[in-house]
Amino acid sequence: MAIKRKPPLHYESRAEIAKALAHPTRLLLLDALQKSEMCVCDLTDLVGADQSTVSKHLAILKNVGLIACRKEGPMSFYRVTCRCLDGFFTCIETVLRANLDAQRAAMGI
Amino acid sequence: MAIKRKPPLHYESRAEIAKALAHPTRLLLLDALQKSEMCVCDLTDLVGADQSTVSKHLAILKNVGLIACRKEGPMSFYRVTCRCLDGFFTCIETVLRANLDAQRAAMGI
DNA sequence: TGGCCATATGGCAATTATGGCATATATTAA
DNA sequence: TTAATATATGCCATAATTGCCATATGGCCA
Repeated sequence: MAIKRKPPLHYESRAEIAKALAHPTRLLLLDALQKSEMCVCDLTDLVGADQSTVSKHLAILKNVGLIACRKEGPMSFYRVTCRCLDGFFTCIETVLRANLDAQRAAMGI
Repeated sequence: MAIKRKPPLHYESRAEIAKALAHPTRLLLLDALQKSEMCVCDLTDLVGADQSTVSKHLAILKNVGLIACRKEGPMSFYRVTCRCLDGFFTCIETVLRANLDAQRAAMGI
């Protein structure tokens, strides 16, 4: 049975944000930007990828509203816009730790 | 400049979990499973996709430790393993709401 | 204006994700 | 054992993501 249908719209928009979070480089960027506002050049050094690559990752984060941008002369300074990211990271950490514990338990340690 | 290098391992494993969360169908599944344990057949009806598709989404969530599975006869019952998902969903909702507000403000309402 | 710097964007190839069909596996009932 | 049900997996075509190069854009200074 089970008629085929699309998931409700609010799951789509939620998934858009989760997708933006689902890349190691973007997690690194968010981590850095949570500490302080930074320009693309410094972020490029930090990440160690092509400047255009970093610029695109920043655009992805900006498009879902996780970060914002301020221009100063020829430079762009990015910053995190929401104070709720810790809740997200904490949840991830909790799951990772639980996985490690489960792994240890399975090995009988 | 900017030497090319890979992101640190902990960002990789964090991203794995975020990736599992980054799909509307999987968000729907988690939402349902947060309310109560459910079997694949009921989840298939709920999602409205092929049973194999649902089974694969469940496998993705299980592989990163977000859900677990209990077999009873020929059926598999899945459940959420961590209590921290609300923190994640709340953060997403916060960002979505901020986006709406910003959109309204931009239109001068 | 011309040249230089910082950033953004277009295009492309390679990789990865997705979803359904067909099929395999496992459990239970007749 | 055979049949039926529930779930998982292999396969494949399509779509989305990623990263780099080349290039465009915009600001600043001589």
